[in-house]
Amino acid sequence: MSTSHSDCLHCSMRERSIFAGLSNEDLCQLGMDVHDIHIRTGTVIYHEGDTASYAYTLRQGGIKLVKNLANGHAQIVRLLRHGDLFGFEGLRNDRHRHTAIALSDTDLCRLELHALDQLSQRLPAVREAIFARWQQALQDAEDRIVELGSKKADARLATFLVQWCSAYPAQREAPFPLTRQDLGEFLGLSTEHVSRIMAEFKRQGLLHEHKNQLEVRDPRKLLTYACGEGNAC
Amino acid sequence: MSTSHSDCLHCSMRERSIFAGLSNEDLCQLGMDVHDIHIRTGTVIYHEGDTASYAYTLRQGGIKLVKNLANGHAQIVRLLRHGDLFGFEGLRNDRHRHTAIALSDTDLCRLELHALDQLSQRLPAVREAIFARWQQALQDAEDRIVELGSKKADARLATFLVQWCSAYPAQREAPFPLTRQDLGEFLGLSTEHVSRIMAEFKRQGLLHEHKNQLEVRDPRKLLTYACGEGNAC
DNA sequence: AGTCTACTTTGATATTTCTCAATGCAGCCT
DNA sequence: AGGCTGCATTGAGAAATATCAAAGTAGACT
Repeated sequence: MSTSHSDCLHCSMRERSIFAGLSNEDLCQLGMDVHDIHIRTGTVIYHEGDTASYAYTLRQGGIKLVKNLANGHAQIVRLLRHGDLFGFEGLRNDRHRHTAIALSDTDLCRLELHALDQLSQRLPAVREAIFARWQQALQDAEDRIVELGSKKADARLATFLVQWCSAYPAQREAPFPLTRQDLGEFLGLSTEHVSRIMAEFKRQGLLHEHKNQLEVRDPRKLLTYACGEGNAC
Repeated sequence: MSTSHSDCLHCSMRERSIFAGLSNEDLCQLGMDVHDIHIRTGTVIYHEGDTASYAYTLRQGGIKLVKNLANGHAQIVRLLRHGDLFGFEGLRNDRHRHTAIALSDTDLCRLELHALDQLSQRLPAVREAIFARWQQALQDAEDRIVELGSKKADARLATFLVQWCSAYPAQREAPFPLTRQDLGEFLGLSTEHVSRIMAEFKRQGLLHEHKNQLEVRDPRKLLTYACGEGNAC
């Protein structure tokens, strides 16, 4: 893991981050240490239960937020993408609620939590930005409850793949960072079952995989899988 | 459905609501119409997709927030209890994300959304209270993702029953408002399967049911069901 | 090239869960 | 009492999913 002080003024994420809309002046006066962090695939950023001292913005790469159960199972609670804020568990929460693990080589931006807290009190724009992200996170979580609670394995997987690939449109460069096991832990399925369904999708020509590149060939048909016969969802 | 103007100053929910901590003066100047509403079991308060004009505080009774799928299934996204805020879908969201249905005869307090919005800008205490509720909702949603994604039917049901009954400690007066179908739609199971597991729990003496009264007889043993052999969770 | 290692695939079987159909039960109405 | 209605239960069989075990594959390292 390598670390260096960040130059927020020229950050490529600036307008996607929670500091979007701030003036250069405000940005210079953030009053906190902001660090760039580069980590490798598999690195654990923090553990569930750890005291939370930092929040992070995902600049490049992928992160999974995982909860481990007493029964040995692991559940991926959230997958993060470019621009997402994480590690910020709420105003009064001082412990991380998940374990955060890099899915690929990843660049982060690290913010001090207590400074961020003060900042959000001082600058309404920052507060609103954080609030908006929480709102989105809640909405996503509720959508996932619906997926897990009322769809079958193939439908869940189909929905996920279509959403994934529409979020990362046609970028051949980015290899698919999730293992079959990751997919299983995200969708509540066994690794083997995921593998079988993927194979079936490939057999039907809905999906193509080469090296680490995953390509959705027929999003429309995949979606009918996801929602029953011919329904939009 | 009956409606009347509310007397916030003497509201029994005052200190549990998002207006907790406000002075009498502030409370008088809310600057919005606040209505008490009484509704009967099964009443739909709003539909998914409706334009959101009001938020509600649940004062007495029970509410389920439901999403309906194209495939015919319904998923209960959230169960609300005494003191919960709902119908407030976020700062910029103008449509309800769920259908809200009364599980029993219920008293609500209805707030105008745009006024609430302004209020939260003016009064930090209100804003923080709303934020805190969102935070809790997100945490609950994530816990449910874990339940749905990595536990078996009997474990999910056991966890739910223990939590339910610890939230409503030993009040014989309140009948259990959920049908087997509700339980199924909440836990992602078929009605029949819920029924069978409940029967098994009763057979083992973990649970007792008489008329509408549901009693958890052995929370500890029920929890070992929920988490595998002897584990806390 | 050879060997490791981690990930994936496949098959066989066991378990879990759903579906369908029938019946039971209790409250409510007349 | 009789009948109606909505919910709960039970059983039997089918479908979905997990588990266990064995091979297959590809990349990383020497």
